[in-house]
Amino acid sequence: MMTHAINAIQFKHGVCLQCASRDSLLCAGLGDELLPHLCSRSVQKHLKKGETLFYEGDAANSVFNIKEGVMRIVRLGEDGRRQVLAFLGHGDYLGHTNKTNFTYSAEALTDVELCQFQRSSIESLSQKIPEFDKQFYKLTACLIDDMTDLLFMIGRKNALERVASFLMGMSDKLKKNGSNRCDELWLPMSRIDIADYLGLTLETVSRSISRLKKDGLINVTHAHYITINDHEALGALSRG
Amino acid sequence: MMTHAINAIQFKHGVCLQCASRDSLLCAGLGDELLPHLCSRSVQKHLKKGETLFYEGDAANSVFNIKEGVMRIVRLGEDGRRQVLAFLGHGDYLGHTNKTNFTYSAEALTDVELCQFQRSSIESLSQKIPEFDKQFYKLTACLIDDMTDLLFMIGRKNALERVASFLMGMSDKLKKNGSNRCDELWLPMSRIDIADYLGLTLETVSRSISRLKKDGLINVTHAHYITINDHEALGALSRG
DNA sequence: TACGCTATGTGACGGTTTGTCACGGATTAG
DNA sequence: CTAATCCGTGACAAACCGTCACATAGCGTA
Repeated sequence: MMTHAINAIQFKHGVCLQCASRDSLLCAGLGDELLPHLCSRSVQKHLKKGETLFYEGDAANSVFNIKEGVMRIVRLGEDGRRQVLAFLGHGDYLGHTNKTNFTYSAEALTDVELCQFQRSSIESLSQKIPEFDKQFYKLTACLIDDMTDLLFMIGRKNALERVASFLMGMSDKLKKNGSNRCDELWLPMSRIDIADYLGLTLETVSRSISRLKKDGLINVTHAHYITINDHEALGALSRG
Repeated sequence: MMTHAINAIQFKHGVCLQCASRDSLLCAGLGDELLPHLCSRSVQKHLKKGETLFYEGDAANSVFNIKEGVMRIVRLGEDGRRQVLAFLGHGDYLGHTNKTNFTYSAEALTDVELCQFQRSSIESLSQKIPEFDKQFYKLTACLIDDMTDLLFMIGRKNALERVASFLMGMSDKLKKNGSNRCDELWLPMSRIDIADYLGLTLETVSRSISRLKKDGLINVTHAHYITINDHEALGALSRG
């Protein structure tokens, strides 16, 4: 019985040691010897493309680390208005809220791998893992920084600038994750998703992309594959 | 020398014990016996109305607890576009970022009292104060919740709904702070500030307020003092 | 491979909602 | 008391985006 339990933890520990996200998320900065503390509190989850992790209104008892894949975070208005709050992927943290129920849903745009933690265990993990604090500070701070950018974008930029900002944001994310091909973008989300993220309609998004293509700032090899030709100019446009 | 230092801490501890924000912010949930750990790491700050706590671009080495007064958090675009990211007051937490420099400025709309902490000490405070985790989780979560609401508002609501949401938000804040007169609002910010918060112009804000008054949802006793007559209806309008 | 469905690009058009400009009155600060 | 700032409101327009429509491309499935 006892050995069984220990083996289980060791197995999970092995999973964590070899995890593609070993150096990001909550586990980053933890020495290998501390990793079991986190592992033993996590549940590995797998979502198929299109599946929903949780719905708006569900009890908010868990938080998640996204290891692989892309998720769409959505809030719906009573009359059907829809706002995509974020696209989250490798290295992102999801579910942090003070409310008892989620005010948004989380859906998989691709197959997704994630770690699930009980909220209660996260709230007190630093006591067992001293190094945890810093990483937790960083993750929440990144979230807040991203939302700050998005607020400024939606509040004060026009359609073309918003689309440019969106593309730059996708590029920045690649760079952050260490890619050296940060101008070759894969957009797993639909035009409607992009529109609802930027506070526009899909037609306006489509036209803005066409406009950027016509002006030579980007190439559209495929609706979901875009390359940035002029990183500088796109950045300048995105800043207004 | 030694006694001097101890007295200083004891004095500060006294300040913290009697603080109006003793039951909110980072100190909430801490027993009186743990309070000195926080106190010894904090610097009390006082700002006069109109003063700036920090500017966009300043080194982000501190975070702040706002004990009293109201602050305006602002991001400026290169061409002068302005987005107010938040109005913060009693019980709010300010300065949480992963960047090395602030991407917004913080200005006092009224006289303000706050506690300043070194970011580095916050990042590792749980190791000394176990109860700190939960409170920190809560503060960052509230921030994220508020920004989520604001995103939905700016992305998907029209002018009248935004102004209604803004007023409801001010009312909710009063309620959260335990006021039983949560329909009597004091708005220390100017119409331009409100406009830049909601992604509108001041004229549109002014007209929306007049419209709400005409429709009997609110009373405007003074430009900066508004009472909500029909809490239900205003809430419904704010939700779309 | 063929079929059907969904997603995307694009045109034309409209119009609603805001922004812009202007000015008088109110409020505040010094 | 005075100047400066803030606020409310009217008239106007017009930009910018949304709506509607349809053709095409892409994708999944059988």
